[in-house]
Amino acid sequence: MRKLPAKPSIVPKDINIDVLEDTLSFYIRTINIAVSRDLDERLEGLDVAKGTGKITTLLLVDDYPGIRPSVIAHLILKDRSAMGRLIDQMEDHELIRREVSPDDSRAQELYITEAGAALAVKIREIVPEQSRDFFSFIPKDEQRLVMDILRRAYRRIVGLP
Amino acid sequence: MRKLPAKPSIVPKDINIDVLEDTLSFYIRTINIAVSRDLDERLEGLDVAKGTGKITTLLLVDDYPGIRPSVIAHLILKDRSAMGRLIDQMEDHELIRREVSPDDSRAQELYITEAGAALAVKIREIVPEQSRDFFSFIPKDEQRLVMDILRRAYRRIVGLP
DNA sequence: AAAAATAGTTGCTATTGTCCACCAATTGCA
DNA sequence: TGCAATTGGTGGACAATAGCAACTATTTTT
Repeated sequence: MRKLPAKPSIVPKDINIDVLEDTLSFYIRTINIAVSRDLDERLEGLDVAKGTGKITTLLLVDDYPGIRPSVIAHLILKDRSAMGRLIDQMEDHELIRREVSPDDSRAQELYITEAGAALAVKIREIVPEQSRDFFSFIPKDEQRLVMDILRRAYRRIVGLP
Repeated sequence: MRKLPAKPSIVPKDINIDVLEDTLSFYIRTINIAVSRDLDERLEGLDVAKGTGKITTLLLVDDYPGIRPSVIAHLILKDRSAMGRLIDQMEDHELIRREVSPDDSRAQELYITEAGAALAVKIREIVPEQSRDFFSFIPKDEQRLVMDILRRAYRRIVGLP
């Protein structure tokens, strides 16, 4: 674990961050940094740490055998080249494997490996737990509330119904 | 503006993202990508685009003349070296300027320049507006609700009261 | 007076993101 | 049918960031 406020207080007690105080994007952007760091620590050594996308990819491939890279790319907001490199990595780690689609030989189909499936099991435990822990000081009902709203935001962004 | 769902639908209509569906950190991390991109576009050419921290730094230096780099670093979750480089940039752009603190000659004090102050004026307009626009499909009251909760999260993370 | 802590700088490495051009396959259309 | 446009994926180049660790200089502690 990383200690967040290491010292009693490095910050003047009364600081005010101007208009950012009422700017949702500021909080999203800043909390993102903290939560991502914390997550990375929990995933240390797990082949799926660092950067967004590997976790989602792993779970999607596990749930939807034969899913296309470009579908995942869209859901994790990456372009095709970034997605390709991400798959390279995961293939190197033998978490997933590519096949050329029989339907459309431009396209690929992704499949989980044994190692990948095993990792997915762990991930399904660790990741939600990390989120719960990290935000544990927020009451459960408020967490749910925020999540319901942000879920709608996410689905809208990626064009899910 | 970047078109988000360029096509009618690249994604199968019924996809489900497994446990991430109920994982707050997933939404924070993913929405962060989208909102940050969108913000970058709005700030294009403004010396303060790309990456977290410049905006907060500019506003804080404007509001708290003489503020220390390490105080800001703490508030934007960067380490001192990252903060230093960020100040380098902003100094190159002549947005702020450093002085050695008379009290403690290890430390620095940051001051806004004219250009910096002018930019701060623009920023105070653009940034909150971008956030409102980006999340405009979320009803105002819900936005406020999420913000109040995330504000508490942020303050807790950085150790503000 | 020596040791420990603090503020900031510098260098290095690894990783990412972005952009662009490219190839192959498929689809649309005339 | 046949050509043009679109789509899925690859690869290269480049810039930007983050994360470390080591280092200097200056307080602060004891």
